[in-house]
Amino acid sequence: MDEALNHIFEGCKLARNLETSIRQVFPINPDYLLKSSEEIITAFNSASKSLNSLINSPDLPVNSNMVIGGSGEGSSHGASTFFQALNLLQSSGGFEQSRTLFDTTQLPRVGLEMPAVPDVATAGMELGGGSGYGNVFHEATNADVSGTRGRVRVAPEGSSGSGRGPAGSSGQRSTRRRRDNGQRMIQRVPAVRTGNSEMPPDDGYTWRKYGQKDILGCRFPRSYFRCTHKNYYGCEAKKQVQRLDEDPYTYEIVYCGQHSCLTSTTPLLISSFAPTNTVVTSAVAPIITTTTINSSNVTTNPHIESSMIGTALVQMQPSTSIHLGNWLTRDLGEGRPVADMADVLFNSGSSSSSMDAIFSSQHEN
DNA sequence: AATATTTGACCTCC
DNA sequence: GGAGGTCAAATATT
Repeated sequence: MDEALNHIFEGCKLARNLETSIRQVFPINPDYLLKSSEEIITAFNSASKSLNSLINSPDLPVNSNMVIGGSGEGSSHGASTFFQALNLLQSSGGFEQSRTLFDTTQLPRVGLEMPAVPDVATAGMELGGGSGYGNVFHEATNADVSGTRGRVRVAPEGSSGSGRGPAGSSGQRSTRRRRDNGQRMIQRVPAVRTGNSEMPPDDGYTWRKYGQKDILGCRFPRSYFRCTHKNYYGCEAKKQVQRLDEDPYTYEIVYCGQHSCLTSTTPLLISSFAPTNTVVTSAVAPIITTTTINSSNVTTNPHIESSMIGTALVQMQPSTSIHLGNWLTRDLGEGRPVADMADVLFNSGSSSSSMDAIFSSQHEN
Protein backbone atom coordinates (compact mmCIF):
# COMPACT_ATOMS: atom_id res chain seq x y z
CA MET A 1 0.00 0.00 0.00
CA ASP A 2 2.86 2.33 0.82
CA GLU A 3 4.25 1.86 -2.62
CA ALA A 4 0.94 2.52 -4.32
CA LEU A 5 0.36 5.65 -2.32
CA ASN A 6 3.81 6.88 -3.05
CA HIS A 7 3.20 6.42 -6.76
CA ILE A 8 -0.13 8.21 -6.55
CA PHE A 9 1.33 11.14 -4.74
CA GLU A 10 4.22 11.28 -7.11
CA GLY A 11 1.76 11.38 -10.00
CA CYS A 12 -0.24 14.13 -8.31
CA LYS A 13 2.90 16.12 -7.73
CA LEU A 14 3.98 15.79 -11.33
CA ALA A 15 0.52 16.77 -12.51
CA ARG A 16 0.58 19.87 -10.37
CA ASN A 17 3.98 20.80 -11.68
CA LEU A 18 2.77 20.39 -15.22
CA GLU A 19 -0.40 22.34 -14.61
CA THR A 20 1.53 25.21 -13.06
CA SER A 21 3.96 25.28 -15.93
CA ILE A 22 1.20 25.33 -18.51
CA ARG A 23 -0.51 28.13 -16.69
CA GLN A 24 2.42 30.44 -16.35
CA VAL A 25 5.02 29.80 -18.97
CA PHE A 26 4.43 30.37 -22.64
CA PRO A 27 4.91 28.98 -25.11
CA ILE A 28 4.90 25.46 -23.85
CA ASN A 29 7.48 23.15 -25.26
CA PRO A 30 5.72 20.07 -26.72
CA ASP A 31 8.63 17.90 -25.71
CA TYR A 32 8.22 19.03 -22.18
CA LEU A 33 4.49 18.29 -22.31
CA LEU A 34 5.13 14.84 -23.65
CA LYS A 35 7.82 14.08 -21.13
CA SER A 36 5.72 15.31 -18.24
CA SER A 37 2.64 13.44 -19.39
CA GLU A 38 4.60 10.23 -19.68
CA GLU A 39 6.02 10.66 -16.24
CA ILE A 40 2.56 11.14 -14.82
CA ILE A 41 1.25 8.12 -16.66
CA THR A 42 4.17 6.06 -15.45
CA ALA A 43 3.55 7.06 -11.87
CA PHE A 44 -0.13 6.18 -11.98
CA ASN A 45 0.54 2.99 -13.88
CA SER A 46 2.91 1.97 -11.15
CA ALA A 47 0.26 2.77 -8.59
CA SER A 48 -2.25 0.75 -10.56
CA LYS A 49 0.07 -2.23 -10.68
CA SER A 50 0.76 -2.03 -6.99
CA LEU A 51 -2.91 -1.84 -6.18
CA ASN A 52 -3.76 -4.67 -8.52
CA SER A 53 -1.21 -6.90 -6.96
CA LEU A 54 -2.44 -5.89 -3.56
CA ILE A 55 -6.05 -6.57 -4.39
CA ASN A 56 -5.24 -9.94 -5.91
CA SER A 57 -3.05 -10.86 -3.02
CA PRO A 58 -4.39 -13.53 -0.63
CA ASP A 59 -2.84 -11.49 2.17
CA LEU A 60 -5.25 -8.66 1.65
CA PRO A 61 -6.73 -7.80 5.01
CA VAL A 62 -10.44 -8.28 5.32
CA ASN A 63 -10.97 -4.75 6.42
CA SER A 64 -9.00 -2.99 3.76
CA ASN A 65 -11.01 0.18 3.68
CA MET A 66 -8.87 3.00 4.82
CA VAL A 67 -10.37 5.65 6.97
CA ILE A 68 -7.90 8.41 6.65
CA GLY A 69 -7.49 10.26 9.84
CA GLY A 70 -9.90 8.00 11.61
CA SER A 71 -9.28 6.82 15.09
CA GLY A 72 -10.95 3.48 15.09
CA GLU A 73 -9.40 0.11 14.57
CA GLY A 74 -8.45 -0.69 11.05
CA SER A 75 -7.68 2.87 10.20
CA SER A 76 -4.34 3.26 11.79
CA HIS A 77 -2.41 1.46 9.15
CA GLY A 78 -4.04 3.34 6.33
CA ALA A 79 -3.61 6.62 8.05
CA SER A 80 0.02 6.05 8.82
CA THR A 81 0.86 5.06 5.30
CA PHE A 82 -1.09 7.97 4.05
CA PHE A 83 0.88 10.34 6.21
CA GLN A 84 4.10 8.72 5.17
CA ALA A 85 3.22 9.38 1.60
CA LEU A 86 2.07 12.86 2.40
CA ASN A 87 5.23 13.55 4.29
CA LEU A 88 7.14 12.32 1.32
CA LEU A 89 5.24 14.71 -0.84
CA GLN A 90 5.88 17.53 1.57
CA SER A 91 9.54 16.78 1.90
CA SER A 92 9.84 16.84 -1.84
CA GLY A 93 9.41 20.55 -1.69
CA GLY A 94 5.76 21.07 -2.31
CA PHE A 95 5.12 22.54 1.09
CA GLU A 96 8.61 23.36 2.01
CA GLN A 97 7.84 26.66 3.58
CA SER A 98 4.40 25.95 4.74
CA ARG A 99 5.18 23.88 7.74
CA THR A 100 4.43 26.60 10.18
CA LEU A 101 1.17 27.13 8.41
CA PHE A 102 0.46 23.52 7.74
CA ASP A 103 0.61 21.67 10.98
CA THR A 104 0.88 18.00 10.14
CA THR A 105 -1.28 17.19 13.13
CA GLN A 106 -4.09 18.86 11.27
CA LEU A 107 -3.47 17.27 7.95
CA PRO A 108 -6.51 15.06 7.93
CA ARG A 109 -8.68 18.11 8.31
CA VAL A 110 -6.81 20.75 6.42
CA GLY A 111 -4.78 18.94 3.89
CA LEU A 112 -7.45 16.76 2.46
CA GLU A 113 -10.27 19.15 2.10
CA MET A 114 -11.16 19.89 -1.46
CA PRO A 115 -13.65 22.50 -2.45
CA ALA A 116 -16.66 20.97 -4.11
CA VAL A 117 -16.71 23.48 -6.90
CA PRO A 118 -13.47 25.37 -6.69
CA ASP A 119 -13.15 28.81 -8.02
CA VAL A 120 -11.18 28.56 -11.20
CA ALA A 121 -8.38 30.81 -10.15
CA THR A 122 -8.32 29.35 -6.69
CA ALA A 123 -8.22 25.88 -8.09
CA GLY A 124 -5.33 26.86 -10.20
CA MET A 125 -3.45 28.12 -7.25
CA GLU A 126 -4.22 25.05 -5.26
CA LEU A 127 -3.07 22.84 -8.01
CA GLY A 128 0.09 24.78 -8.25
CA GLY A 129 1.31 23.78 -4.87
CA GLY A 130 3.44 20.85 -5.78
CA SER A 131 6.57 22.49 -6.95
CA GLY A 132 8.97 25.04 -5.80
CA TYR A 133 7.73 27.18 -8.58
CA GLY A 134 4.31 28.46 -7.91
CA ASN A 135 4.24 27.16 -4.41
CA VAL A 136 0.99 27.73 -2.70
CA PHE A 137 0.42 27.79 0.97
CA HIS A 138 -2.91 28.04 2.64
CA GLU A 139 -3.06 29.98 5.77
CA ALA A 140 -5.95 30.40 8.06
CA THR A 141 -5.52 33.98 9.05
CA ASN A 142 -5.02 35.05 12.56
CA ALA A 143 -7.94 33.92 14.53
CA ASP A 144 -9.92 36.68 15.97
CA VAL A 145 -9.60 35.63 19.54
CA SER A 146 -9.29 38.88 21.33
CA GLY A 147 -12.68 40.18 20.46
CA THR A 148 -11.24 43.54 19.71
CA ARG A 149 -9.31 42.74 16.60
CA GLY A 150 -10.77 43.46 13.25
CA ARG A 151 -13.35 45.73 14.65
CA VAL A 152 -15.01 48.21 12.39
CA ARG A 153 -14.70 51.85 13.04
CA VAL A 154 -17.82 53.89 12.50
CA ALA A 155 -17.43 57.39 11.26
CA PRO A 156 -19.09 60.21 13.08
CA GLU A 157 -22.09 61.74 11.43
CA GLY A 158 -21.52 64.51 8.97
CA SER A 159 -17.91 63.70 8.58
CA SER A 160 -17.87 62.75 4.94
CA GLY A 161 -15.47 64.43 2.65
CA SER A 162 -11.79 64.37 2.12
CA GLY A 163 -10.01 61.74 4.04
CA ARG A 164 -6.75 63.46 3.62
CA GLY A 165 -5.85 66.34 5.79
CA PRO A 166 -3.72 67.44 8.61
CA ALA A 167 -2.99 64.99 11.34
CA GLY A 168 -5.69 64.79 13.87
CA SER A 169 -8.39 66.05 11.58
CA SER A 170 -9.62 62.67 10.55
CA GLY A 171 -12.20 60.35 11.91
CA GLN A 172 -14.37 60.40 8.85
CA ARG A 173 -13.37 57.05 7.45
CA SER A 174 -16.29 54.77 7.76
CA THR A 175 -14.70 51.37 7.69
CA ARG A 176 -11.11 50.49 8.14
CA ARG A 177 -10.08 47.08 9.09
CA ARG A 178 -7.03 44.96 9.43
CA ARG A 179 -6.63 41.27 9.70
CA ASP A 180 -8.87 39.83 7.05
CA ASN A 181 -10.59 36.81 8.50
CA GLY A 182 -10.74 35.02 5.22
CA GLN A 183 -8.37 32.38 4.03
CA ARG A 184 -5.08 33.50 2.63
CA MET A 185 -3.16 31.78 -0.07
CA ILE A 186 0.49 32.41 -0.55
CA GLN A 187 2.03 31.79 -3.91
CA ARG A 188 5.54 32.26 -5.15
CA VAL A 189 5.96 33.06 -8.79
CA PRO A 190 8.92 33.93 -10.93
CA ALA A 191 9.27 37.45 -12.21
CA VAL A 192 8.44 38.22 -15.79
CA ARG A 193 10.47 40.91 -17.42
CA THR A 194 8.67 43.45 -19.52
CA GLY A 195 10.97 46.11 -20.83
CA ASN A 196 13.34 47.06 -18.09
CA SER A 197 11.23 46.05 -15.20
CA GLU A 198 10.26 42.75 -13.70
CA MET A 199 6.78 42.02 -12.61
CA PRO A 200 4.79 39.05 -11.47
CA PRO A 201 3.03 37.11 -14.21
CA ASP A 202 -0.55 37.91 -14.96
CA ASP A 203 -2.85 35.76 -12.88
CA GLY A 204 -5.89 36.41 -15.03
CA TYR A 205 -7.66 38.83 -12.75
CA THR A 206 -7.67 42.56 -12.99
CA TRP A 207 -6.24 44.30 -9.98
CA ARG A 208 -6.01 47.87 -8.89
CA LYS A 209 -3.12 48.96 -6.79
CA TYR A 210 -4.19 50.84 -3.71
CA GLY A 211 -1.05 51.04 -1.69
CA GLN A 212 2.59 50.33 -1.27
CA LYS A 213 4.53 50.00 1.90
CA ASP A 214 8.10 49.57 2.94
CA ILE A 215 8.28 46.54 5.15
CA LEU A 216 10.70 46.37 8.00
CA GLY A 217 13.62 44.13 7.19
CA CYS A 218 12.68 43.76 3.55
CA ARG A 219 14.63 45.29 0.73
CA PHE A 220 11.63 45.64 -1.52
CA PRO A 221 8.34 47.35 -0.76
CA ARG A 222 5.10 45.44 -0.56
CA SER A 223 2.37 46.39 -2.98
CA TYR A 224 -1.32 46.11 -2.17
CA PHE A 225 -3.92 45.33 -4.79
CA ARG A 226 -7.65 44.88 -4.72
CA CYS A 227 -10.00 43.61 -7.39
CA THR A 228 -10.78 46.27 -9.97
CA HIS A 229 -14.47 45.49 -9.67
CA LYS A 230 -14.70 45.99 -5.97
CA ASN A 231 -16.84 49.07 -6.30
CA TYR A 232 -19.46 47.30 -8.33
CA TYR A 233 -19.65 43.93 -6.71
CA GLY A 234 -18.16 44.50 -3.38
CA CYS A 235 -15.64 41.96 -4.53
CA GLU A 236 -13.29 41.65 -1.60
CA ALA A 237 -10.47 39.83 -3.31
CA LYS A 238 -7.10 41.36 -2.57
CA LYS A 239 -3.52 40.47 -3.00
CA GLN A 240 -0.19 41.59 -1.67
CA VAL A 241 2.84 41.35 -3.86
CA GLN A 242 6.36 41.39 -2.56
CA ARG A 243 9.70 40.63 -4.05
CA LEU A 244 11.79 38.22 -2.10
CA ASP A 245 15.01 39.49 -0.64
CA GLU A 246 16.75 36.19 -1.19
CA ASP A 247 15.54 35.90 -4.75
CA PRO A 248 14.62 39.21 -6.39
CA TYR A 249 13.37 37.33 -9.41
CA THR A 250 10.66 35.70 -7.38
CA TYR A 251 7.55 37.34 -6.05
CA GLU A 252 5.53 36.22 -3.13
CA ILE A 253 1.86 36.88 -3.67
CA VAL A 254 -0.60 36.66 -0.84
CA TYR A 255 -4.18 36.32 -1.97
CA CYS A 256 -6.88 37.31 0.48
CA GLY A 257 -10.56 36.77 -0.09
CA GLN A 258 -12.51 35.24 -2.90
CA HIS A 259 -13.56 36.95 -6.08
CA SER A 260 -17.27 37.52 -6.15
CA CYS A 261 -17.24 39.51 -9.35
CA LEU A 262 -18.42 37.96 -12.59
CA THR A 263 -16.17 40.11 -14.67
CA SER A 264 -13.05 38.89 -13.06
CA THR A 265 -11.04 37.53 -15.84
CA THR A 266 -9.60 34.15 -16.37
CA PRO A 267 -6.65 33.05 -18.43
CA LEU A 268 -7.54 31.34 -21.64
CA LEU A 269 -5.61 28.29 -20.62
CA ILE A 270 -8.24 27.53 -18.07
CA SER A 271 -10.77 27.14 -20.82
CA SER A 272 -10.97 23.46 -20.09
CA PHE A 273 -12.82 24.44 -16.97
CA ALA A 274 -15.34 26.37 -18.95
CA PRO A 275 -18.70 24.93 -19.77
CA THR A 276 -19.11 23.31 -23.12
CA ASN A 277 -21.37 26.06 -24.32
CA THR A 278 -18.60 28.57 -24.01
CA VAL A 279 -17.97 30.11 -27.36
CA VAL A 280 -14.91 32.15 -27.90
CA THR A 281 -15.52 34.25 -30.92
CA SER A 282 -13.01 36.41 -32.60
CA ALA A 283 -14.72 39.39 -31.05
CA VAL A 284 -13.91 38.26 -27.59
CA ALA A 285 -10.79 36.29 -28.18
CA PRO A 286 -8.04 37.21 -25.80
CA ILE A 287 -5.53 39.73 -26.86
CA ILE A 288 -2.22 38.07 -27.32
CA THR A 289 0.87 40.16 -27.19
CA THR A 290 4.22 38.83 -28.04
CA THR A 291 7.31 40.26 -26.53
CA THR A 292 10.76 39.28 -27.52
CA ILE A 293 12.49 38.38 -24.38
CA ASN A 294 15.78 36.78 -23.70
CA SER A 295 15.05 33.57 -21.88
CA SER A 296 17.37 34.56 -19.10
CA ASN A 297 15.19 37.53 -18.49
CA VAL A 298 12.09 35.55 -17.90
CA THR A 299 13.16 33.89 -14.76
CA THR A 300 16.13 32.59 -12.95
CA ASN A 301 14.11 30.29 -10.82
CA PRO A 302 15.89 26.97 -10.88
CA HIS A 303 12.63 25.10 -10.62
CA ILE A 304 11.76 26.05 -14.17
CA GLU A 305 13.23 23.83 -16.76
CA SER A 306 14.97 25.77 -19.43
CA SER A 307 13.17 23.79 -22.09
CA MET A 308 9.95 25.39 -21.00
CA ILE A 309 11.09 28.85 -21.82
CA GLY A 310 11.11 30.07 -25.35
CA THR A 311 12.59 33.16 -26.77
CA ALA A 312 9.23 34.79 -26.84
CA LEU A 313 6.76 35.12 -24.10
CA VAL A 314 3.12 35.14 -24.99
CA GLN A 315 1.19 36.63 -22.22
CA MET A 316 -2.54 36.21 -22.09
CA GLN A 317 -4.24 39.43 -21.40
CA PRO A 318 -7.21 39.42 -19.13
CA SER A 319 -10.12 38.10 -21.05
CA THR A 320 -13.77 38.00 -20.35
CA SER A 321 -14.37 35.26 -22.84
CA ILE A 322 -14.26 32.38 -20.49
CA HIS A 323 -17.10 33.46 -18.34
CA LEU A 324 -19.27 34.58 -21.17
CA GLY A 325 -20.71 31.19 -21.79
CA ASN A 326 -21.58 31.06 -18.15
CA TRP A 327 -23.36 34.24 -17.59
CA LEU A 328 -24.60 35.06 -21.04
CA THR A 329 -26.77 32.02 -20.74
CA ARG A 330 -27.62 32.79 -17.19
CA ASP A 331 -30.86 34.42 -16.29
CA LEU A 332 -29.72 37.84 -15.37
CA GLY A 333 -33.00 38.40 -13.74
CA GLU A 334 -33.40 42.06 -14.43
CA GLY A 335 -35.25 41.82 -17.69
CA ARG A 336 -32.24 43.10 -19.55
CA PRO A 337 -31.94 41.28 -22.84
CA VAL A 338 -28.91 39.14 -22.91
CA ALA A 339 -28.33 40.03 -26.52
CA ASP A 340 -28.11 43.68 -25.61
CA MET A 341 -25.55 43.02 -23.02
CA ALA A 342 -23.53 40.89 -25.37
CA ASP A 343 -23.76 43.63 -27.92
CA VAL A 344 -22.42 46.12 -25.47
CA LEU A 345 -19.63 43.78 -24.56
CA PHE A 346 -18.61 42.90 -28.06
CA ASN A 347 -18.86 46.33 -29.53
CA SER A 348 -17.37 48.41 -26.85
CA GLY A 349 -14.07 46.75 -26.51
CA SER A 350 -13.01 45.31 -23.21
CA SER A 351 -12.90 48.48 -21.24
CA SER A 352 -13.78 47.87 -17.71
CA SER A 353 -15.97 50.91 -17.65
CA SER A 354 -18.47 49.37 -20.00
CA MET A 355 -18.29 46.13 -18.16
CA ASP A 356 -18.79 47.81 -14.88
CA ALA A 357 -21.58 49.91 -16.26
CA ILE A 358 -23.43 46.76 -17.11
CA PHE A 359 -22.91 45.08 -13.82
CA SER A 360 -23.39 48.11 -11.73
CA SER A 361 -27.02 48.11 -12.74
CA GLN A 362 -27.25 44.60 -11.46
CA HIS A 363 -25.39 45.26 -8.34
CA GLU A 364 -27.32 48.31 -7.40
CA ASN A 365 -30.54 46.41 -7.40
C1' DA B 1 -12.64 62.53 -19.44
C1' DA B 2 -12.04 58.33 -17.37
C1' DT B 3 -9.16 55.31 -15.14
C1' DA B 4 -4.97 53.82 -12.78
C1' DT B 5 -1.00 54.72 -9.91
C1' DT B 6 1.61 57.13 -6.43
C1' DT B 7 2.26 58.44 -1.94
C1' DG B 8 1.66 60.66 2.59
C1' DA B 9 -1.57 60.36 6.22
C1' DC B 10 -4.50 57.77 8.99
C1' DC B 11 -6.04 53.69 11.48
C1' DT B 12 -5.73 49.18 13.84
C1' DC B 13 -3.31 45.88 16.18
C1' DC B 14 0.48 44.15 18.80
C1' DG C 1 5.04 53.53 19.89
C1' DG C 2 5.86 51.00 15.84
C1' DA C 3 4.59 48.01 11.99
C1' DG C 4 1.53 46.98 8.64
C1' DG C 5 -2.82 47.80 6.05
C1' DT C 6 -5.86 51.17 3.97
C1' DC C 7 -7.62 55.59 2.36
C1' DA C 8 -7.88 59.20 -0.78
C1' DA C 9 -5.85 63.54 -2.93
C1' DA C 10 -2.64 64.38 -6.34
C1' DT C 11 -0.71 62.96 -10.36
C1' DA C 12 0.04 60.10 -14.45
C1' DT C 13 -1.67 57.49 -18.15
C1' DT C 14 -4.90 56.04 -21.64
